[in-house]
Amino acid sequence: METTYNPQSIEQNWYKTWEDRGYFTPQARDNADNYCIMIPPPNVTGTLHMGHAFQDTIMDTLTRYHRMKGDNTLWQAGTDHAGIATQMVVERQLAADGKSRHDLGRDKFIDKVWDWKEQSGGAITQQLRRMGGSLDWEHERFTMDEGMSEAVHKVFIQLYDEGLIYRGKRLVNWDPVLHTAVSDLEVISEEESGHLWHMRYPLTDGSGHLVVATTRPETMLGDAAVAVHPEDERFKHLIGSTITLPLVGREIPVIGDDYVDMEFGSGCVKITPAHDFNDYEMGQRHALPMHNIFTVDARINDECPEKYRGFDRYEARDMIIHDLDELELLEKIDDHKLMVPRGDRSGSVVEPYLTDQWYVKIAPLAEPAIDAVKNGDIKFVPENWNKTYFEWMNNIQDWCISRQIWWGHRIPAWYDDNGKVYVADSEAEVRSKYNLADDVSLKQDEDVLDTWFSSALWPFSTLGWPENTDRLKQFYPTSVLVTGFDIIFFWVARMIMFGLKFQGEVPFKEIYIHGLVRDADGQKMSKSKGNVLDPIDIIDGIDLESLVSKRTSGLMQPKMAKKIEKSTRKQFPDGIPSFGTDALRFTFASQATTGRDVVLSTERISGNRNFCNKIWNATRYVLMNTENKDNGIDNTNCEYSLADRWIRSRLQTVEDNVHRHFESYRFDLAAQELYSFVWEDYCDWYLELSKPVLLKEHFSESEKRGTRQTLVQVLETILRLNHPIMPFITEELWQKVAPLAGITEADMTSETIMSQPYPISSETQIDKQAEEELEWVKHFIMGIRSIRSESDIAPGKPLPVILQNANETDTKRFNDNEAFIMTLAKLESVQFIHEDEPAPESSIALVGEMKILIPLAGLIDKNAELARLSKEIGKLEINCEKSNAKLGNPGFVDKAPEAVVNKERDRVAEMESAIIKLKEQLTKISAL
RNA sequence: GGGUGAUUAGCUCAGCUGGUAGAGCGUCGCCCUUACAAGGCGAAUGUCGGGGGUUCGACUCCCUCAUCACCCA
Repeated sequence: METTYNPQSIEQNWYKTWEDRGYFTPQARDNADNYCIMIPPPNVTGTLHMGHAFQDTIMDTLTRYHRMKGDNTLWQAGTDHAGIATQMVVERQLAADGKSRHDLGRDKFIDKVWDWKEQSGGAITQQLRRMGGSLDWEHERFTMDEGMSEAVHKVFIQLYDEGLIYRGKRLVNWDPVLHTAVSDLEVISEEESGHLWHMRYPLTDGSGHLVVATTRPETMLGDAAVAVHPEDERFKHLIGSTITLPLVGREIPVIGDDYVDMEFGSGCVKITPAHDFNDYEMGQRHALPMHNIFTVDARINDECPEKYRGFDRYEARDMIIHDLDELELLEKIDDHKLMVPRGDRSGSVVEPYLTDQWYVKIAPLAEPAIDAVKNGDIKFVPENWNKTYFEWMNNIQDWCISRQIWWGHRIPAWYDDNGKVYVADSEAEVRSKYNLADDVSLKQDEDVLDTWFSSALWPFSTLGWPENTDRLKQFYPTSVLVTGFDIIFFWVARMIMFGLKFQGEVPFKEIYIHGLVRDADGQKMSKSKGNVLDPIDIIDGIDLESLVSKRTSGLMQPKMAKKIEKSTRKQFPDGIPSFGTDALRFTFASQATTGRDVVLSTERISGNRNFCNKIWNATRYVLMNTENKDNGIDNTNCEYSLADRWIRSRLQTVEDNVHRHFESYRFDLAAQELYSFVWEDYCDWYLELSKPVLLKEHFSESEKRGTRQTLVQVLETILRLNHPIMPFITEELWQKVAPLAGITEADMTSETIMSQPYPISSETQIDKQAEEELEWVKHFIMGIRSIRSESDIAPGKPLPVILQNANETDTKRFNDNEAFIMTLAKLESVQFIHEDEPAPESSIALVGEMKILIPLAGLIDKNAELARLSKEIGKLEINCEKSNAKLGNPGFVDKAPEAVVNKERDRVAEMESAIIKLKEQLTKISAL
């Protein structure tokens, strides 16, 4: 074996082996539980980001854990067609050749998208493999593949037939760049600086004017009314009169509506029902006409005064402001912060726009979905997220599912020449379903469905629905959904609604919500901020120049490049070294707390890479001592030392704890448990304790055998325990260790650690006495190490030691464990003396009542020792005082549980005894 | 404006149903001791955001204030 761990040389080979041998396919054991996780389908043409990597680590850890536990385990693989995002990419490619999708036409364009999918679609699944994800690739699905399309049609048609899908003319969020409606959730509103324009609207009767304030003056072309608060003393007498709209000449009413905020602006609001959601509502209430003023590009349309036609909304704004000013109708302009809605894909300002769209009537679907969480059929982990869920579900709006793009599931609806709509699977189906003659001309709806519509079916469509497949029967409902809180609304809620509707059962029993990955400064990672990290670059490493060019290429705002370059050079002056997948995964696991943020730093990953190296080298040590030796794997003729019994006993506790933590999704606690057990208990203590047994001649062959067996068996168990989090290194090492630990059957399960049983604790291995005794040994050793270090005695120098006031137990424990203590504390000699026997001037450590004395003679500075003692006494006295004060409080003694009071008393007794001994020592030494 | 969450060691975070505060990284000593310098041994560090309350006892429960973050309008 190499002396240092090198992830590069092991990871990819193992993955290939696993996949080639079909280990990711669910086992078909009878009597076993089924366990299934659906991967949240990533964008097929996208690449893996840190959020994916984090989420995939969690899913793979759960998957591997359950697979090892013996469940029939499926992690369903698949990708999403990401309608708008993918179409945009391909359109951008076309634009580079000076073409638009319309130049190609729908069919040719879609072919192009499929080409692009073929070309780039493998990237993300390859990256998932690099992460070690044990997904069932043999059954990989894509939201646009045939079966999935069938599922989408079936759902659409059924919902339509039941009246739960309808077509309506409504105000939608319109993306004027993409020429499509987008859902509320795809619109990001952020505060931006703008202005508040105060405009004078003259009353038709010439009696004066009203001042209206607006952030979007160009919409005045579509005004249908001016509203005031009905209680507003300033204006209420004007309700019912009319205004002549400047520049347009239209006469519009002044209406009263208590929606108007009297305090805001001038107290008068212009109402544009066709271009504002609130105004739309008000328009409905007052039966106002809708004046649409825009084209699909958000240019002024032909309904408006000729002067402005064809101009962009912002050009028109300037013109209108200018013209109003000329007419002295502009009262004032204030600076104003306002929320600007932008499409999350195009970044353009979204317009409320009146169009025909398809909607899902959501209320009847939402109700059972709310109940499912209320009654516990679905549990959020952490539980608090159900509040967010309820909050949204109780205020849910109908879902606009049509998109005016080409890439996606085309809506299975046809229109006749009169615009009457028919919904069925195909044109032929339409004709037979609706008894239409062959000569009725039909035209299919041009729109496609929101990508989330097909994603909402993911938990059952991937399993073969609408066919009633064995897989569907076996794995639906799935076990857990692992996802980020940012898509509870987009996806989670919709899966629940559609799952309940079409399967009659919840799609998953638990929803584990994880945090969002942030950079080392706690900033959200984004391409535009230039702080993204590619998980693969952390695994393989990347030099600074490549990282800089990666971060600064293809930016939406090229001017950011300089800033990004600077901060990147500062943060990663030497680039990023290769840490390997296992270290990255372990880091993610240890960061998977109940919090909302996961702050990632390379220091932390580096620490966990070191942890891998630790396991690697511990294995080297074990192999050096057990290869080609009789390790007692047949369990005969083994004698176990205290250390053997201790580490085995500790192992049982660790096994229980890790199970508990995995079951409760506390990957951080599981990782910590494993980390400290491996590093502290096994490596720092147990391996050191094994050395005297293996190296010293006076230990019998059966004692050596017992230790060799323990070394290798505990290590083998450690590897299995860690495998769900760190699949590669554990497999690599397990292959070497397992045969020595007695795992030799030539059956399938011995070929890979993946299908070995996950360790379970055994009552018979728990040995509380051994744990207690080893604690004593550790205290003994640590006492001496501490003196050594604080007195600047070289670690290698053997020390003579005197033990005073040892009781029977102390004496026996020392005698039984002499070899451990002599070796680990590096002692030269040990001498027992009675309490009243004279001892040379010494430095002192206490183990219970027993004093460990190290003679000062030439080794230890008297003053240093005095300082050390005073410090120690001072600490004890403070604590002792606190405890005494507690015991002096009658309320405490009377009311606290007896065990707590006794514990406090014991503590005081112990501290007082220690203080007395240390003070004696202090006077003794200072007298010298 | 409504909702959710956070505030604990220099940094990033744990701390379960209330009983003397923990980890990783970093810092400071001493050591290349025969698995590992990506290491060993030892050490330091916190009026647990402020204020109030409940309790014998509060990081933990309740109220309130402050600051920050996110979501929704």
